[in-house]
Amino acid sequence: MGTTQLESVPEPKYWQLRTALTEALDSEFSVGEILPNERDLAARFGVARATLRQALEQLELEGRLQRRRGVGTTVAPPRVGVAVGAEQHTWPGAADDAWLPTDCVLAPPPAAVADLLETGRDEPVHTVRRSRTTHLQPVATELLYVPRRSVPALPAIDTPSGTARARAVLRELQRLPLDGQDQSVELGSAGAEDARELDRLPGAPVLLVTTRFCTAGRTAAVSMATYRADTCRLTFGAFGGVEIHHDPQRHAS
Amino acid sequence: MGTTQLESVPEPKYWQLRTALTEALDSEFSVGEILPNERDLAARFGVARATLRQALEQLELEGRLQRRRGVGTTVAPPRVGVAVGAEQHTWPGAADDAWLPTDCVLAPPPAAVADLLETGRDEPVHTVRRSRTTHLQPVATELLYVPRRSVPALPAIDTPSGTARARAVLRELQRLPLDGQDQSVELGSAGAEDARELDRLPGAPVLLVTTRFCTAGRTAAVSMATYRADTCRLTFGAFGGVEIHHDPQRHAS
DNA sequence: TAGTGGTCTAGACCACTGA
DNA sequence: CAGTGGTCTAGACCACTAG
Repeated sequence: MGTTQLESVPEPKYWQLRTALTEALDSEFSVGEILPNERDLAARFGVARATLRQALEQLELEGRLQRRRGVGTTVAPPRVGVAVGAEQHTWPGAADDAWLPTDCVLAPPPAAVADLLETGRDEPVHTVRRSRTTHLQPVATELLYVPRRSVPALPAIDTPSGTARARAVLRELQRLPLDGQDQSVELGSAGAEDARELDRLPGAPVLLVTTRFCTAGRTAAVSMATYRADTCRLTFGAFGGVEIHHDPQRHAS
Repeated sequence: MGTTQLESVPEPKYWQLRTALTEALDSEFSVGEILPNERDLAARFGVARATLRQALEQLELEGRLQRRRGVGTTVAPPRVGVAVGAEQHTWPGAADDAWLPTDCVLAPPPAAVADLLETGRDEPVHTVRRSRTTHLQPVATELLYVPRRSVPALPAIDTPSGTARARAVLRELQRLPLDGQDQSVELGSAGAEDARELDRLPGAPVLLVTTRFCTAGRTAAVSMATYRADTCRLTFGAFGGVEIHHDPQRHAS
């Protein structure tokens, strides 16, 4: 026949379910609406609850659904675009940036960061914690590692830890010339701490953004930011706030 | 006591498992090594296979493990850095780029792309398919949408579809001045088609990179690329080939 | 053909939310 | 408190790979 060839390897049920639900979401539901509960949905589709959940997990990963324990499953709004790499590079903590510093300690960074900073593996560096929210929702947490040499004016241990010290480190950073920056993005999963701050469960998928700030040919600071993968679309360049509405799952059929 | 407070909400088993396995991977296994099979591992840890699999899925997501049906579970090499956004923007198809054009058709793009291109929703555009490999492994597939106005010299339908036409479109693109580009990255899941090309199962996590190429204030082309999230670290700027070895799961304990 | 990971089931219990 | 999603189990069968 002219139709598609007989599937010798039929698609798994959870995948068919995902497709069916995607179409239902596109046509019959609007943002914020509450779906029937998992047990009902499973019964309606004639599958086990675990199978249905596999499909829901996919859709949550794709940012189509939002599930909250004790509440229910709702249709998620389109992902928000969050700017992570501008055409014009700036130091973290610049006047207009979207981050809120919450804490700062002086401690040895992870080995990988120490290598990037070219500091000794046990050498303590300023570690600034920041968080970022959009539309009242937490979208990212960050650890910013600043070696002592980048902020020489800062007294070593006199300033108390905490928000005040975080601000002081960021303020000192602005004095340095910024030669350039480079970034990398990869998929990770939220640890217990980040998960709590991002209002997710441990293991939730996150986008890990590593930024290296360079001055005078050396790495002056390293930022490791953790963005909620379900709700965020990271933008680089002028894209900025532009809304794109495309299905993050391509070639559905 | 001075220790951590009693966990009124103990961590889930799969999470403890993940931690235990992570440590084992760090200390007792080397890249490429084969792990015991799932049934044995589950028995060894005294959990159901499904629970163990939940932990393995996490680790695969984080790029620590590689699982292949009929073969087994092996320790994955560190993620490869793939450059997706250079400091100096270039058109796709530039002499040195990492992509291999495979096909080209003239067809109406998805609505979202049509909006970006400012073409009518039913207006056909050149749609170039390309794929990208690193170290002999497929890492990404791409659909590049080029409106007719961007490559006016190209005969509309005379050139046959296929690789030759793809190359012709790319060649014509180079003639345009490139004013700038912007990109966005988000998490998605591989459709059946992409999954096959990327050698993954349907639903596998992918990083969706949307690039808009601008010339004369308009969008001259749009690229939608799908990268394997398990094996890739996307790099922007000079990071390029630099290897970073950090745990994509932060704050483990 | 033996052994692997992938899918699916039917059930249980738990943690959390909100009325 | 009832109802939700989150975790976990013990089992079955399937699809795939390699010897």
